[in-house]
Amino acid sequence: MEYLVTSPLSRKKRGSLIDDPSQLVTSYPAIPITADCVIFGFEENQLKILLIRSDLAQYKGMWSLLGDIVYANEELDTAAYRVLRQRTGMDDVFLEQVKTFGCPSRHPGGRVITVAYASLLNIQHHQLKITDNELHWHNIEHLTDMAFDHKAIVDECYRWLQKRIQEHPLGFNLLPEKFSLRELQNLYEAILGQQLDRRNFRKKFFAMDFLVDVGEYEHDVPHRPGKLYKFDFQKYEKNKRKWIGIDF
Amino acid sequence: MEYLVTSPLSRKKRGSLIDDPSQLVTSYPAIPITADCVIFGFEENQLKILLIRSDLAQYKGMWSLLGDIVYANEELDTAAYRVLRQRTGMDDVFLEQVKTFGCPSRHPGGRVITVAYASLLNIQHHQLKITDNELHWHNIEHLTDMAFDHKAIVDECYRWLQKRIQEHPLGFNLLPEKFSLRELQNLYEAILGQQLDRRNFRKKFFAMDFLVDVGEYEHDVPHRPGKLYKFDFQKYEKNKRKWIGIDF
DNA sequence: CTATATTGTGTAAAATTTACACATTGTCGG
DNA sequence: CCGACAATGTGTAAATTTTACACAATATAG
Repeated sequence: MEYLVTSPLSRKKRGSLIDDPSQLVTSYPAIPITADCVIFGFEENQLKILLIRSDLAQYKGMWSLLGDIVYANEELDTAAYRVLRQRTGMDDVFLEQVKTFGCPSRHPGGRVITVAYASLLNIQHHQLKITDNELHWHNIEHLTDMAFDHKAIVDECYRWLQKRIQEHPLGFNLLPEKFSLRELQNLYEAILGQQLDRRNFRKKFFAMDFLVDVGEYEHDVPHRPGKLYKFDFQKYEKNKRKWIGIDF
Repeated sequence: MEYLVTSPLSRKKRGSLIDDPSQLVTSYPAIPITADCVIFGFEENQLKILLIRSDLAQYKGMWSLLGDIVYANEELDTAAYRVLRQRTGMDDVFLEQVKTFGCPSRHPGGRVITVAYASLLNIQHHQLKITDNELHWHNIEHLTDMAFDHKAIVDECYRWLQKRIQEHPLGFNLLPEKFSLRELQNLYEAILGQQLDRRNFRKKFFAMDFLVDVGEYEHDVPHRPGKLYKFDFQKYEKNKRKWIGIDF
């Protein structure tokens, strides 16, 4: 079997057991790994992602995801979280692994594999550190000229978000603690890219029974102010099994 | 910013552009990457996965996923596909990346990151090469004593399959080309772990309109033989947009 | 105080999902 | 050959969910 000859994993006598696995592992070809974060935010009724200017001359002027190398003894999730914290100054941010991109030519400096993470945060709550490389929020609609394969990564994470938000109430991570139903609907419309019926939207979310009326109203709107709600995670956990998803 | 000091990605003058990215990449810590395959099959109305005995003395007697190192210039998908081909002798096998596992201590020989793939194949169509390390099909219910973090990987891929099979008609990859509706239902019941109503099941699949009656019947069953159908991929592609998923 | 904009609410029709029973057709055993 | 058995194949009524849709209430702006 070719496998047994060419693979370092099997460079051993057939049938025998390996006593020293570290010898094996050090013989493996190793590849640098990075964690790249697609950080979603929501502002002015638009879905945004946080980008920075690429610092490679080759990609001069192009936008890049926030990412960093995974340290030798660091968890993948930890590396992604570190990137987030460093750039946004925020803790307790929603973060989830989406997909790993490993095309050998994706990085011009040599092979680098990246594990893509998606993150959802409330733009109001964090302090942008725009001193470095023009860290900025970008509307997800008009992304172009991205460095590396970052456009493909963003696309993948955006599809992931569209799907994920219909199965779990993740959207609340993008909103302030207190929000009106209109804001919630705007969020869903922005993410899904479609208009939703207002009455049915409200009915659906009230039926899911994890919104609690905080007894306050919107301010500074040029019309009748709406009630404010917050997301009750405990209620959600309790009723979780009752619903599989949100359909629009 | 600590980031700028500690990260090799940023070990450069602030604001300047990097002309030679390969210098940068070679300075990164590198980690061996493997591709591990959770290969699903279906036989005797049970969902199975293909496992081999671990060849590490430390995991003596335990079962391990099929996997191999990712070569220096190899696509991740290609590496996974190579593992599949080598072990099953099959081409044209359904394969999809599921998740990357990167716990620093997951491999006793040192850090190895693995990209987990799920694969669906028709057990009848392939030739087991059981000469090596007792390659065998295992019922997914009774998995225990797995090497590394492979049990966690299997669990993740199993959940992935349960979800995925309700959104896309992947199940057909696990069946022979011609199958009865009873076999199809048995498959869904085995994967989802629940009983389904026979009449509603049939109704649902006929309504989706990608099954074609091949005009043949089952053989060697001790009762009235059922009609055989095949999955018409073209019909599926044509009507794809009409349905978002399969609900039970 | 009037015009305007948006909130808040209910219902009827349509579509989908569920629960459920019986005649048909083959095999098997005597 | 015949009866018992075991599964296939099929339709419908009830329940539930989804959709479409309109008007009164309440705040602001001028």
